[in-house]
Amino acid sequence: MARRTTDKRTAMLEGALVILARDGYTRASIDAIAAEADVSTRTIYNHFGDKAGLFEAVIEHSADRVAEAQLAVIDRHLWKVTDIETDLRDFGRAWATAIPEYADHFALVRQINAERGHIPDAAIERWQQTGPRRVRSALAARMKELSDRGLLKIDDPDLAALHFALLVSANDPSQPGVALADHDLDTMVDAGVHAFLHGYGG
Amino acid sequence: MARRTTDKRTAMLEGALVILARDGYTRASIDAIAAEADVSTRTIYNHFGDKAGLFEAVIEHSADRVAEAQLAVIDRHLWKVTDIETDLRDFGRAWATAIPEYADHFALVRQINAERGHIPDAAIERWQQTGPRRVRSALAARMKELSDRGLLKIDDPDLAALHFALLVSANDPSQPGVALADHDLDTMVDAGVHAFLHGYGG
DNA sequence: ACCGATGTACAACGTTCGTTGTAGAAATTA
DNA sequence: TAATTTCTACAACGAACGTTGTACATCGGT
Repeated sequence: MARRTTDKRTAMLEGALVILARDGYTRASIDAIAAEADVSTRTIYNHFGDKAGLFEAVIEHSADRVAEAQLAVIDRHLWKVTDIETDLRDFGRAWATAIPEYADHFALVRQINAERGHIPDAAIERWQQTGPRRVRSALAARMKELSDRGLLKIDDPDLAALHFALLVSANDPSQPGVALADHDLDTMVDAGVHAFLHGYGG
Repeated sequence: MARRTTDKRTAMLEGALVILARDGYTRASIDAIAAEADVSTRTIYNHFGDKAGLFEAVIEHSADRVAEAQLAVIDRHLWKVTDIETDLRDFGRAWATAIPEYADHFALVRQINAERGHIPDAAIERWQQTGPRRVRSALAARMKELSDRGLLKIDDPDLAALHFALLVSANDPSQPGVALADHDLDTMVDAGVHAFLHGYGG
């Protein structure tokens, strides 16, 4: 594949991500996406066939991108854990910081969750596999390690991974996708980690 | 207001909820909504002005409906708590059971979260106030009571309420809006309540 | 039984949008 | 430089949709 071809392709995928994340599948027009990507509409059709094909390609591309970043955060912070509380806090902060960093992606995820009934099952499955499921499995594996070493007490590692992710990014759901100030983010993560480790038992 | 008027109005609100929850704002056509509600399209415009007005009315109507149900669950289960673990489990099951019961509503919420940038702030604010915020406040107040009585140990009741709600309905996010079998739901709630009370500390 | 309000059927309008065909420009490769 | 692939500009289409006006039917209250 020539240099120009791949350049145009990523330009389309990234431009489409911006527009699709903001406007959703139905509202986003091919013209708007072409303008954002600085590309002719014809080129989009030549590359992706139709609008649905473009949507699916964008989903997979963005999911892969973000999954790699999250896997890197997992590897960097949970590779060598000594003090469970501080290390989990650091990991939680890195984890929660990455979310607003990929605001477009998570806006796209909200679009996917709204559009689910109108997206082919195969595409959903492909997305889950390259994105969320892969990340959650990796996190669960680390959780299991920590449990085996006696630093945590976990029955179901996959569920524990889900619980952790929920707790450390449990910001006010009235404003999803809005970045918190550093201080608020730290407070949220600290509270999440504390609840994860110690719960609210009296 | 005459009987016929209110009948037609609720028919429109409920029919619109079904279509909007399934198709989203842009994809849902007035014709489809009118057909679902067994009403002429003209009547919709006479009642709600335009499509946006209908959408906002549906949001508020559905949010109010579900909030009342959730408040009832809170009152019924957290009025008299003796054994914190069993009572929280019962409450969690009732809470999690109510969610698939109002599947349409929560599908609509997913649509709202996707459409947020295209909905007037005033409408979002109205929705948050009559729905989620009201429920979360009530739950937080109960949590604070339990904490004051020594049955829980809570610093931030509002955050604790959010954590509880997240944990007891933390089913596999790969299939949002899909009802779990009773057994799986119980397992999920039990694990959530356990994490809420005791955490995963080693 | 009558009257006013409310609902319906229908046609029409302007707009937006996905998609395709085509002819020519631009860049890549040989 | 020549050949081939890739991209662009542009026009055109058919379909779907929100919205409005209007004339007629229908129902609730008196």
